[in-house]
Amino acid sequence: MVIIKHLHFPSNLYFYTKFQRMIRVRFAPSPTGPLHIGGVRTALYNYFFAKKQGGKLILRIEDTDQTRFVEGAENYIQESLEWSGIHFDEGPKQGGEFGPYRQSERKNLYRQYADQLINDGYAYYAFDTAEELQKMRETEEAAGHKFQYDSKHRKNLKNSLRLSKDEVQDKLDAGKPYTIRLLFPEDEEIVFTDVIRGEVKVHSSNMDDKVIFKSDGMPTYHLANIVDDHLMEITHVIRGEEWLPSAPLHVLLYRYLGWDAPEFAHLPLLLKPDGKGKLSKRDGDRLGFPVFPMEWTDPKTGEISSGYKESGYFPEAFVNMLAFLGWNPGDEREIMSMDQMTEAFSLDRCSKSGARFDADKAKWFNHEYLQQYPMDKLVTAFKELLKKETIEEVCDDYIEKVIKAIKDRANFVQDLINSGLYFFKHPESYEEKAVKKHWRENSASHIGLIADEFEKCEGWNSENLEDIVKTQIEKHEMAGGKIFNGIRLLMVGASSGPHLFDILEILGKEESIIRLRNGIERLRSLNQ
RNA sequence: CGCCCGUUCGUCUAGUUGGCCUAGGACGCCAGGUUUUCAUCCUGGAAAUCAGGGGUUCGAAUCCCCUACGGGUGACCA
Repeated sequence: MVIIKHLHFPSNLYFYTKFQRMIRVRFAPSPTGPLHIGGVRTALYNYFFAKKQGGKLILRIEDTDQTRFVEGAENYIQESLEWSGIHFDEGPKQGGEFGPYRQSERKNLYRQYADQLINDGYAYYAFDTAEELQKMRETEEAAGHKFQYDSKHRKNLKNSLRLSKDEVQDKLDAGKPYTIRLLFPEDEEIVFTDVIRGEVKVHSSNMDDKVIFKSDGMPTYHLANIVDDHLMEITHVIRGEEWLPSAPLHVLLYRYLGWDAPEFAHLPLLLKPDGKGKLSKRDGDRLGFPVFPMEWTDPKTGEISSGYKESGYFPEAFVNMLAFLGWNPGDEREIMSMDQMTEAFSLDRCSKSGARFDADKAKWFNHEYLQQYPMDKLVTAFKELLKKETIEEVCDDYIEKVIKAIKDRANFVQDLINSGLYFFKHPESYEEKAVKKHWRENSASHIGLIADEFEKCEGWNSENLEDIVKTQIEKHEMAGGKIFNGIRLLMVGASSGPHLFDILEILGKEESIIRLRNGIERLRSLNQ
């Protein structure tokens, strides 16, 4: 590849003719805050696309707007993507031969292309200040007209199209601030093909002369994006639908710069679960689900937004759920690994319409992953959480038994703790409702009788225990339901949990009998 | 308001080249069963006249047009 560059051959062209063009895609977030799950999904699709075709995935940080810089945002983005299992081949951290990968570090690269556009007559200097334009916009709108910096207005504004060469040079020499704007054609249908949507047409008269170079010496997104995509030899631009309206501008930029444009694919947006509009930061905490992959603390306000990671989602489940919002493999599989999804991925299986986020389905995905999760990892995670309950020194075998007994009704590891804490400590109290419903006058004596039988039990396992209890129920003509539920109450402290005799087996003989005896005492005093 | 994109059960969607669609699956919901608990499990059910209206065709969810609705965008933001 290096040799080819010396020969001034664009390497892509070389590969295109010789073999097949090397696929290169990029995810290009702006570090203005935490990465939204919609962004994660875009990164994910880029990842699938690249991996499927043996191509490269590039991370590029688009930080051309210095005023919107947010402390910690870039780091957050990198960590979130890493946690999600989306790995990049090139980027600020991993480097690469097309670097640097932060636009702020490429600053001096862009100006020459803006100059080239001016020299070729495709762009011009504009000396109007932001305030002047704002004022004009307001007065025009007040009069019921729309204001655009376009073919109608540009001849009356302060720019190099109207001003004489000398006037322009004077202003430049005087150091007057200016922007560089792209000169849009007056009457032309701009057409391009979107991989997902097909042919998209926009008439040039509906576009205005976009600023491509700002007065602060930085390019705007539009210029930087095109220059970098070209220099980095990006073959496919897969991004959110919010970019579709400016795609014609990008197409034009490629043409004016004399470059081949990459393929475009505009993904549909993630929508709010309720109401209108796209999913936003506020929706998450309002509706009780995270909008961000990881927890984020706003450096200015200190405001905390919850994350999937901290809410107990497995990254594999998170990514699986996200991938299915706008894509599916075409068969009836739903639980798929990163590799399986990569294998099945294709852009023409992406839907065109926005997907409403569904928190219930997200939980279901995690439930499914919890069932499959490697036991040793589950035990480790469980122990971590157990520490927070100030319970330590429990052997792994015991934890494993507990997890096996209760995981099928849990969505998160945290659920395992919430619904299984009684396996690690005596019930502190007995749920009032359950007591009322299941505890009778004679419960104490009947269950006491059963406890006596338990003492004699040799083979302490679920089946034997069930036999013992059933035998006693028959022998003494006890009310079966009350006995079962009564014992459960004394073991759990509530009327929930797995099969009763499995609970007894796990708890063990000694502990079970203690709970029975203690419980009987406590409930007796309660009844009086 | 202009421009662009979209529209199949409540939600995610299958359906891509018109016929096997009396529209399939999943989540959620409801009912029954099992478990003498339950947030599990099993079985079943309701749920989309394919946004509406016009065409084209022997035949349309699938093609065309119009309307409605939804979304995006309209910065010296990305």
